[in-house]
Amino acid sequence: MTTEYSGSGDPKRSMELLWGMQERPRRGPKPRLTVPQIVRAAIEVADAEGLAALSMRRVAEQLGVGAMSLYTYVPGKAELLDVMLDTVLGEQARPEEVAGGWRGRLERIARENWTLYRRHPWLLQVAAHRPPMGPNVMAKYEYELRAVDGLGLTDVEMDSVIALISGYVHGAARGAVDAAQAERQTGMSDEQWWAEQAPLLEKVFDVERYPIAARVGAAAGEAHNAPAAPEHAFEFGLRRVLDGIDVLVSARRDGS
Amino acid sequence: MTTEYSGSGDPKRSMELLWGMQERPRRGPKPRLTVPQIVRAAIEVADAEGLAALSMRRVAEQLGVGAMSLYTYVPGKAELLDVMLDTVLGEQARPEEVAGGWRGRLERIARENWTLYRRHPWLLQVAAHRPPMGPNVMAKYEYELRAVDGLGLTDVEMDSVIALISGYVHGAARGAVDAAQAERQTGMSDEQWWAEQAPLLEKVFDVERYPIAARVGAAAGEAHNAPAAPEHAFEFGLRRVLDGIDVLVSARRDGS
DNA sequence: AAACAATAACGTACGGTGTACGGGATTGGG
DNA sequence: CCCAATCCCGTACACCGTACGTTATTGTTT
Repeated sequence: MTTEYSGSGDPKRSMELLWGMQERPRRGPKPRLTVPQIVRAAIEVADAEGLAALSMRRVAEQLGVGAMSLYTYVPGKAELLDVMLDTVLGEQARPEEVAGGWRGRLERIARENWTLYRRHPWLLQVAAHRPPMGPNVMAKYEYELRAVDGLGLTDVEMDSVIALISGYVHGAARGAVDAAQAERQTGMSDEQWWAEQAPLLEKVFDVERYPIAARVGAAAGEAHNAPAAPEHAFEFGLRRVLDGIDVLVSARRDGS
Repeated sequence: MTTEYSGSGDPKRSMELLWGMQERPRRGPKPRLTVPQIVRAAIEVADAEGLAALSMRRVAEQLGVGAMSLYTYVPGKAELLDVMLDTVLGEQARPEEVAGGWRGRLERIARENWTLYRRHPWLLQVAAHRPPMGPNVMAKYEYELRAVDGLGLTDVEMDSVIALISGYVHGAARGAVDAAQAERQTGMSDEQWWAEQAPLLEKVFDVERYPIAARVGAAAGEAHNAPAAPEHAFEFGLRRVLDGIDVLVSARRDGS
């Protein structure tokens, strides 16, 4: 059980934080902390213990201050999450030259997003709609659009293709992260878990009623025990999605 | 801000609930409630007010009983969610005959899942890995596999294709639901929201630095204002994904 | 140097969460 | 009739985000 936040606190306050629009006050005691420090601590907590464990008290503890001190620097938890989001997007590499044309570029983008979700699983739980328009959110959007510019797609199609890739990676990463968290939380591998379920399942599972599920489930279950199973699933789906985009791009290239 | 649950409480207790393995007790006062009643009330609350608002106290209130009374029927909130999940899957139509071959069947599955997510947005927030093996979860898996059986795919490929479709629909639905919730919570349409952001954005947005984002963002923003924008995005992506699967199926049919 | 204004730090408190525990009310069986 | 079994649920605990108000610290002004 974890907590989710739809990002986006007060947009005005978030923007001020994201673009550093605060002049250093002239009077009063020296600040003991900085916003980036708090954001870094919060990201550490979320990475290590999940979004559910990310509380203001926990972040404050991490920094050795009282919980309420954080409110001196940050309007609230929602705005903190906005800045966390933009900050981790800043970690992504965005190389200008990638081999393999548009397909190579989209592949690269997908992989970069994949590793980002693996590194910061809590990203899967913060809503992506109307994101805080921080510098890194913008840079990311521009970079991804550049991958499909000049292919003969309409502007709306370009946006749709990017959304498709992002959506696919999001879904695939969610599967992988869910699997990893289930394993960590229960302390059981999938194999062990299914073995434990077997006696219960046998009581209710009717092989004649679910013949394909029985056959495929067994095969898939075995495949999922492989160490790199989520990566394989990701690669499989990515190939299909890119093939599908290829059909569109080729059509736009040949015909109108 | 909403709360997420990784489903899956104690699997043994969940299975007992899902398959009705409790013999009616002979002594004691007549139960005022039933498990299906509680589940229905919980689904109503989650549908109407979101997963964040789904609390045991809230469900109890809905039913006109004390909060702790629910624990007579259900071991805890996690198990309740397991049953909620299986229950809503039971609402899905699963017609045997669908026109259009495997592609028609997959399309149908995707649309059915899409409407399910739209009807019960909280489904997007409950983890899908190691789901409670209720009757409807099983029926759904069997049904979806049947759509791609006998196409020359390996068992693992069949599972991967189903996972790809499900993952895609999940991502697309998430986008649509996020958009709808943002609109409902803020009371502002996307258009109004962007209009409100404009003065802030102009201060920091450098058109020369983000030329493509400026152009495409404007076009996409306009398209997103259309009433059925999320459906269009869903249809666009679905076509690409199915095209990609087509490439695989055709290869398996011709070659090996 | 002293006084003042502004800022930082943070203790306390409120209403919310899931649920452990235990007591009171109700019912059927012996 | 009595008692065991069962339902109902009030109270309590440890968490959460954060409003509010007090105290400590600092730079500027007198």
